[in-house]
Amino acid sequence: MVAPDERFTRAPKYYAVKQHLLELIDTLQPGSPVPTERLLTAQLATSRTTVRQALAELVGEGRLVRRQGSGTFVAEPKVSWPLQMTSFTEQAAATGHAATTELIEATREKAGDAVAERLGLHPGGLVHRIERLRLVDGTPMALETSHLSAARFPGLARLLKRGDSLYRVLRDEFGVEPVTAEETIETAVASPREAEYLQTDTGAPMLVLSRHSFTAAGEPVEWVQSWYRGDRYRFVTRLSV
Amino acid sequence: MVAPDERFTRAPKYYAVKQHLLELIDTLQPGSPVPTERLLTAQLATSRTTVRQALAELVGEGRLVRRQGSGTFVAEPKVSWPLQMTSFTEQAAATGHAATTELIEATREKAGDAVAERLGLHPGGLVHRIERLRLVDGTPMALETSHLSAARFPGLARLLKRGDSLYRVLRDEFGVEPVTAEETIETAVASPREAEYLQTDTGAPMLVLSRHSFTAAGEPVEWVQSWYRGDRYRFVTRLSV
DNA sequence: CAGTGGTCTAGACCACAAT
DNA sequence: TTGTGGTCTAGACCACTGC
Repeated sequence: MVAPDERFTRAPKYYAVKQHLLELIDTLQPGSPVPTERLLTAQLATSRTTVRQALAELVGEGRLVRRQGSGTFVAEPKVSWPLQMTSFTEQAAATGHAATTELIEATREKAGDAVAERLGLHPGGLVHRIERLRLVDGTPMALETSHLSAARFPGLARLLKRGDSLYRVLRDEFGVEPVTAEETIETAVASPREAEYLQTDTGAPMLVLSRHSFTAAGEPVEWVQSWYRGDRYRFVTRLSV
Repeated sequence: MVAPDERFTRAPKYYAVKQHLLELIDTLQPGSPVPTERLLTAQLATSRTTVRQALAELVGEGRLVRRQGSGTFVAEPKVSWPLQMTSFTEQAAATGHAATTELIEATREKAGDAVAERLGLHPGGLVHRIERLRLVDGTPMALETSHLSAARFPGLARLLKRGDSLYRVLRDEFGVEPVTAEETIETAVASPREAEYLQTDTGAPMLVLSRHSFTAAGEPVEWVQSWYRGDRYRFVTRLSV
């Protein structure tokens, strides 16, 4: 059989399913289960594919979480994260949370053209590539990849081995302090690798924050890209004229 | 028949299709067509559903655009949009673009609890609710919903009828100038209504910018939520210590 | 009109969690 | 073992585009 297509209906059927679920979610507490996919299929007289399309959007919006083998549940509300020049560790502490960092990889490699330009290096110059997982209260928050000039910060990788704050190492060991930055924020989609580190699904919507930071003298220090789960975090910033 | 499941393959099949398409996209110019869904299905020995899952992610990432009845094409690169206190009109002019605004709706209504609190009103106080479509060089960029106190800005709706800049009306008619703002940025999913105004698809990833602006005296002026297509725009901001 | 993407169905097998 | 979500298939009809 095929879609009923009620002739003058504009909204696709999965959207009606989604609205039905939104009403249900509003009556439930975070953590409560919603009906199983097969039950919704029967209740709403549709196919499982259609139900899953509606569920997928609600998961993407951070309204539901799926747990394979277990069920689908109402999600916790989003968490706000400030955009400031202060370090990750200080930011978390300021809001009363315990920040930790796991070093995933610290290597030296040849800079691609884009990275070389951002760091003011010749194409092919060596850079540190540092990949870290940021956790708040033990749950993964962001996956960060930093690039810094290898010539300017010799031995940096070794100094970071114990999960020290990058900004602290830069200040204490190299006397460098980034004071301004240009940030770009965009949406993206989680790859399997990112999804695994952040405990979410391939294809989940992400917020990608790219920071290009500079010293007071205007010298580029770092170029870092941080991937946040878009269903769990939102960014907050202050503007003035 | 069912998925082959090559036993030790971790990545889902649609992800391999996606990678295949990414390589193809890198060899093509924006605007070039990619193979049709049915052709990809045959070429990659899979089902159309699987091909469409891969295409959907690439569309969400802003790498491809679909045109019903026509085909699927390589997308234009994303456009950067600065986060500043200047008005939309000035921002566009500064980057050499022609900004226009369509007034969709301007009504007075009772404020919900959240809006009343943000504007410093008693619950149920009257507010202007102004919905506008922002266009740059004729293409829709953002769908904006502004809330302002009706008591403080009498007759505002009438003054905006000709598409004047809201900030100009506030300054010239009421002597009010917002100088600071708190902004939050998050991801969301387009509803059919938003999708129609922004000429995209229901379910497309969006960037939602909420701005809460204040006068120099710290009085709240406006609370506005702007929906941008996440596949087409990214936000840029400057930070300093 | 033929061909494109858009939606939906019914059903299969898989991986994982709870019992 | 049972039931959950995860992935995939094959095929249907629809809406729209362009010849």
